[in-house]
Amino acid sequence: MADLKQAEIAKLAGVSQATVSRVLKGDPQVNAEMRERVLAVVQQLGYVPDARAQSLRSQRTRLLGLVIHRDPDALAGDPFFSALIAMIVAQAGRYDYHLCVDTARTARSQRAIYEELLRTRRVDGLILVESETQDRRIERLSNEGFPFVLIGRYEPEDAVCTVDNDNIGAAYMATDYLLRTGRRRVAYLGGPAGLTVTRDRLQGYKAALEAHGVGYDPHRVVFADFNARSAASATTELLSQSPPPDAIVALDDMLAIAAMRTAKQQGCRVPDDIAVVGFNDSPLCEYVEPRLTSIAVEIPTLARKATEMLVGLIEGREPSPKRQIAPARLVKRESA
Amino acid sequence: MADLKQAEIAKLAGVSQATVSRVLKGDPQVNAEMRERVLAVVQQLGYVPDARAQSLRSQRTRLLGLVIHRDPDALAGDPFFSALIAMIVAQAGRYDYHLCVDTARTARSQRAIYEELLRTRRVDGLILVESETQDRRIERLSNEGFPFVLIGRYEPEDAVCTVDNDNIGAAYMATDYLLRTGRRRVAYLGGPAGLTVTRDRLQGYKAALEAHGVGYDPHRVVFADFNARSAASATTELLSQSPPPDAIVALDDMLAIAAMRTAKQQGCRVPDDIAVVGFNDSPLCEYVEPRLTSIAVEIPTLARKATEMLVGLIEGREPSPKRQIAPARLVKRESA
DNA sequence: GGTATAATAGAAATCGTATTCTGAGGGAGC
DNA sequence: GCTCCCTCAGAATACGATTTCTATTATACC
Repeated sequence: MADLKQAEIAKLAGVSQATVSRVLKGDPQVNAEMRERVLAVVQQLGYVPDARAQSLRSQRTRLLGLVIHRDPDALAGDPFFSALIAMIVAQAGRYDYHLCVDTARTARSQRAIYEELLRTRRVDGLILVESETQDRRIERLSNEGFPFVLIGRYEPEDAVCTVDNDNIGAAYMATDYLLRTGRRRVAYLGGPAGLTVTRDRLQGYKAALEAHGVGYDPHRVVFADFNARSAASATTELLSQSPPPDAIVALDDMLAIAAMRTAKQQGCRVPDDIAVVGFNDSPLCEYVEPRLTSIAVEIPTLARKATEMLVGLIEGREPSPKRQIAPARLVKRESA
Repeated sequence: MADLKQAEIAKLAGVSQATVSRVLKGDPQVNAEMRERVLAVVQQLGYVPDARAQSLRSQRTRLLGLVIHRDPDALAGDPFFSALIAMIVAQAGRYDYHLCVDTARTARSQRAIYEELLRTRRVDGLILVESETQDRRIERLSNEGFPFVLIGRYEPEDAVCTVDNDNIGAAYMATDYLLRTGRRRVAYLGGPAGLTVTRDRLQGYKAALEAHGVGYDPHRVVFADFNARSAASATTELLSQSPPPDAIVALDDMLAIAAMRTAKQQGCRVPDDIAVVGFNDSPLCEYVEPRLTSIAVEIPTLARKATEMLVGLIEGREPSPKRQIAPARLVKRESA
């Protein structure tokens, strides 16, 4: 019942162990009658091959590593990551891979967690999220030829395989939509100023203003940390201007919700007095009042492309465009 | 530079391969001088043992499996899971284990994903989340003696190892708080009726009603799926009663937020006309208007206990209490 | 001095599967 | 009738580490 090996199946079926292996691998070189005989025994005993032995022999673990470069505490509670993880798991499954998740907690990140996973051959390839723009370890991985894909942007652009949201395009889309619908004083509520995503979206925001011939006013741009208090004070700062903005493009849904909340507390009606657009199209958007208009960043697409690319790399295919972009899409609801 | 094995280290250090292995395992039976010599070579070449070979030989992968029994789509965007995953990863790391995450997506759950992970020996043990109360597969795992821990409750209670939130106590706490603060018509907004967590919290809710001498009214109990529409219609059902409830205990923060939104749309003020309490104390609570009062469930504790227990099982220690409970705590904000 | 006992390191077996190598048997072709 | 080729399955090896077994040397004790 437990602990079967091919050798035992072989004995019971009256064939050699090699034949059992061949049958299970679907080797066409094996006679139909033998195949039947082996499969019958396999079926009956519920034999399943040992993944550890397969890994050693084939030099493949069929395991992908997902390394999230953020403290567990900061990661906790962020709906973006559960979506990303869920989608990558689902995608990896399509190629018969499993997913090993790790976070670069400080203690071990010093010891190069990448190495721990890859050099030990524990995983076949890595997906890295939220790494910093210039990361020594990434160069290293790249030099050693390990298969890995970055989620997020990296420079120079063709140095490594990356999959990214179209952040510039997405912010352009949000801003453009607000301007088209008659808003004139559109503000930008960013995340921490150092993040690539904050800067990319700011760029899209500016581009849309310019395309509409609206002057860029640096006072309409503020930055906040990822917590409610910081978001509220940044929003207050925006609202205290005169004239106050009549629309806000926020870096993510959490910030957008915080902004709506602050605006309403200060007597502004959403969307009548001020329109708000978020990012991520998280489930949350449907739950708040008014329902939040948001830019959907297609996490499934992100996950699919990253997984596809990584599996390709592992199996020796050089991806044609090393940089893939997941499109964004405006989901109109009630807040704008 | 790449692809080293012990044999090569051995040759360079002028010792046998067995000695290299012994040095790396910290075997005290090896002479200090040899140790030095081997370690020097290892250090210099940056040798790291192959985890696949170790797995096969030692019959241990040092990998824990986390199986979440929910569709990827439903899981996506739920902040509870990113927190849980992050914490388990962190805990597993303390014991030198890695974490393999899987979801029981329908297609494969039929094919018994548990088996795919355990019978193939891909992981050393499993943590199962949100399994249903009576799960055939769990009995099976139990009978075959596989190491696994359930997050959530299971009956009979001493049949399998479980770690659970104190769901009964938590719901009691929420309901008791509402009754103490003068609410009389407290309703319960559950998740899917089949889930253990839905039923446990219902039990705590009833117990609190009874303790306060308030009659249990089945009309005040409704169930919803984990999406905004279902939550809204369940809430509407509650509000349409006469007299309508003056408080709602919701199964999680998302449902609570949906309930608040629906109530406000129908002209009820929160918390004046109706109080709302959620579960999970997700970051979200701070962002909504009014800020959501919620029961915090100590995810880190849950993760720590589950991991501890599972690693114990794997290493052959029978856990003394098979059922562990993580305490809950009421976080008062503005909604109740 | 001879035997018993450690201490230590090398040789060899092992984990379970995949694959190469080898050989047996059976047509096909001349 | 012989060779050649082809099909197919068993034997043997490899994957890279761990561990048992074995052999060597040194020490101790009588």
